[in-house]
Amino acid sequence: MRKELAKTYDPNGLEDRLYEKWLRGGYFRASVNPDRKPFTIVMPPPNITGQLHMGHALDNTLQDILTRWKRMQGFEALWQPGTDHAAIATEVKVTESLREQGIDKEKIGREEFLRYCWDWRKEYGGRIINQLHRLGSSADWDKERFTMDEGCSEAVLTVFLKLYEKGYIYKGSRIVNWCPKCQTSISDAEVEHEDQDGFFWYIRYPVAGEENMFVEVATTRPETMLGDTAVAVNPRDDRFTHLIGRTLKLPLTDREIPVIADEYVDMEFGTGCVKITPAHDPNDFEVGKRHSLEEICVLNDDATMNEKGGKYAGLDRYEARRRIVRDLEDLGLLVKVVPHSHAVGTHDRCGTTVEPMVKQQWFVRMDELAKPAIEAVKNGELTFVPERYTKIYLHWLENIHDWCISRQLWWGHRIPAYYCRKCGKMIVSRTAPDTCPDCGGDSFEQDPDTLDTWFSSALWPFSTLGWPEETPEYRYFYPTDVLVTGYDIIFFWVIRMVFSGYEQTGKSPFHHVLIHGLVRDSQGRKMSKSLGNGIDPLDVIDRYGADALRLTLVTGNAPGNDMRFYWEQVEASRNFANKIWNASRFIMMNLPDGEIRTPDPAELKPADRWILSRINTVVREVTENMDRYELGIAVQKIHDFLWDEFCDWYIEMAKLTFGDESPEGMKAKNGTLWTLREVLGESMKLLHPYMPFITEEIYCTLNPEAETVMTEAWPAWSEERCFPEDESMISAYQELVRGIRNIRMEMNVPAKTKTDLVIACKDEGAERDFRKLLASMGDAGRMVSAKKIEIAGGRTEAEEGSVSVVMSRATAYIPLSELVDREKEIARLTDELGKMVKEIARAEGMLANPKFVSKAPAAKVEEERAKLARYVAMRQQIEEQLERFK
RNA sequence: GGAACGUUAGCUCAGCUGGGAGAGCAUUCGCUUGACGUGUGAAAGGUCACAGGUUCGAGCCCUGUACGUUCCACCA
Repeated sequence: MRKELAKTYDPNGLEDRLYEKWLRGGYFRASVNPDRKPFTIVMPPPNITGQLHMGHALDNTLQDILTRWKRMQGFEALWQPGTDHAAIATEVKVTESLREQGIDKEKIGREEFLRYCWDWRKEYGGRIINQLHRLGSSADWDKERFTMDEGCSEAVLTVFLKLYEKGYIYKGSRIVNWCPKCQTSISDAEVEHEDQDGFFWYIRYPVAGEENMFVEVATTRPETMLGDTAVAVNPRDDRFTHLIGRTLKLPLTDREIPVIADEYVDMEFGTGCVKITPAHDPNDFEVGKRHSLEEICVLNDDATMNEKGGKYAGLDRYEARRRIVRDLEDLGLLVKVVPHSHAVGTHDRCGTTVEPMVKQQWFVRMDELAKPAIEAVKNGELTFVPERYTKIYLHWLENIHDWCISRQLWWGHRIPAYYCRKCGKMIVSRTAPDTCPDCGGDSFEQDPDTLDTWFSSALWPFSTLGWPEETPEYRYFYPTDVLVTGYDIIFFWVIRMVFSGYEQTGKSPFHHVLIHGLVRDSQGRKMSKSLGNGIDPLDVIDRYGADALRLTLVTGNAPGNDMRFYWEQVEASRNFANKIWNASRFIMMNLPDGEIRTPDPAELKPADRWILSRINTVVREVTENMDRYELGIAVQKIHDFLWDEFCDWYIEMAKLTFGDESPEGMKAKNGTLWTLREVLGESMKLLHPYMPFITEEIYCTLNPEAETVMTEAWPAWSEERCFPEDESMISAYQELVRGIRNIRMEMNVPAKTKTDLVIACKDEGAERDFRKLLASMGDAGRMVSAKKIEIAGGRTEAEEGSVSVVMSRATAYIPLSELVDREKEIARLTDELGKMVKEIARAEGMLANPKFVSKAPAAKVEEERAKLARYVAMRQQIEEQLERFK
């Protein structure tokens, strides 16, 4: 029994049911299969704290499209999913939730706190995965991983030990970015620079042993002066050479500091004298190293002044600043205050102004590791789509600093370093050592720090496949094919995966990186919690369906570009879904219960062959564009084909034959029904990666024997489905229909008024084609509101009292004398003639240009010649029409 | 201070290796034509930011300018 589609398209009733079906059917699963080529994408692991937002929706839609497409192309397609432990985000969330319960993190201690974190993960970690289900994501959920699961942790440990042994990981006292709110160090990538309005304070430092002799420095951060250990001038600056080597009295303290010479000082800027605070400024830190200056840290971890701050101890950094400025003023040492805008580093998670501080931290030495990652894009092993992102990638890598990987957090992979409680010796090892090789002590304490979240995500493409074990999955699916992600995490993630991949596996972890932009609100603003302008993808799905959301996210968007979100566009997408739903319903209504005989192409009607020929081209275009990751163009092609050509033309043409019950008509009808079903089925396959739910429902209803469209073969272009003659015949028909509709509109002919129509053909070929065409059309007059269509060769008496439509191969007459307004007709025809004359002039001009004829490609020249001939013919016909009215 | 991207119809954006400017939405005028008014037929709307250059030919390539967006950057 034939199945039927529901009367109305209701995505909600559909999508959950079909997703369940897919899960049950196990279609998302991929496994090692020597008979197929693998295709692999690793999902950027969403944070366990995360809620699905538009960025995820876009990112995962793109991955799902590629995965579904490759699966249909016969690849063993693995989309490897998982979640990220999101060190800071989770720690902050759990801490907050504990605080709400009146529990203090510090009091319960590390072990207990971690138990809460794991509980939290158990409770909420799956939430975002369930939300991804609603999008239709065809990831292999059985393989879901977590950055802190056993295997991934093993990978982290292995990598850490390897890098340490190679000397690429070291512990050192260096200046790092410190977040006073989160109380942890962060990497350079996590610092956002924003311009802030501040001041330049000009301060005098008295020269020791002199009355009224000062050095004037300018600073944006007066409070750090308590940690000054020198003032630097440029050695070539004549103004100050006499001061080099002298000693200054550091105001507000009892310390004395030297004047040193260093090239770093810009003579043109400020006063030409720079206060040097090695413990609180990255540049000063370098200067301090060069001159062996003391590093005096004057801040506590929460950015209050410490005991080195003297009377300012305990004050917040900004309060200390105010007091210090006031005190300097009282001492007469403040020269002036000038407004000054400068870049301030803030923590990208909490927005707190970052404090550069000298700390004992763990670092990854980057110079050697960066090399293969740079080489990879230069030799083409790794490519970015769009290509412009290679530049950004390279620029960052070529200027990379060592990566601070230690975090003063509890939630994360703990650093495998142990300290002897007796002598303090540090031992880096997989497990706690038994005895200290130096002192024989047997008690050790593990380093309290954990690793940057990105340390584990850097290993994601191979750790999820079982590495460091040489698992069959790792051997088969690695390296992965394409990584899909937003440009905002190239530095955090993509780069670190690439150098980790080369270092650990000797290969780039993926061949291509497909970069997408941000989904912004309708005014082009970033969607953010604070602005409250975010749109919840789940809300969109509830209202319009996942298919509509997915289509919206890929339509009209080029790789790497930002896009704006409009509800109107979702509506348009839903309308498209509704359109194909109804078209399918109509087709199925007309399909017979029994078999449809597969017709020979020769017995098909021109319209049937035309649409087969057209979809054949669309198949090629869609595939080509998908090969280039131009998903927006690809889906546009399918959309336009289905709506304009298939629904608005082909189905309408098909209807013309449905009424014909003659034996011949029945035979033609079989061919048309077969074609309708064939083309609809192929279209659903093409559209499936983009709109998986509706295409599944339609396809399976259309082909009751099919289990799912997911595993059907991707359509292939075929030489046998090229019918250029039918294409040109149908475009002549379209020219006729459009022409008649236009003129009826222009002449205000009511739709109900049926007229006769005479087509006067220009030559025998045209006459033959039109006869053949109309003979195949059944009720051919329907689309042009004609009672009767007559085909004439050459001139016809129908001209009398007619309005005419001049086409390239014929002129059509509507013999309705009451329509004819002589003046109006002359005006209209004159207008047409003018257009034609212009076109002819253009073509003639080009062809008269010897350089064009000699230099342009022959095909192009030929094309212009053909056009010219056509225009000349049309001009002649129009002139003939005009004659009639003279 | 560098760099990238953008500037195309009223709005939002496509436009592949250069060969007669497109879509969606909005607008105007028609249509209960056997699936769809979430539809259908038609119309109007663009010196492709500006100025040069290359070319037989430029929205597309090159140079510069203006405006906008974003990224990077240790001028205290």
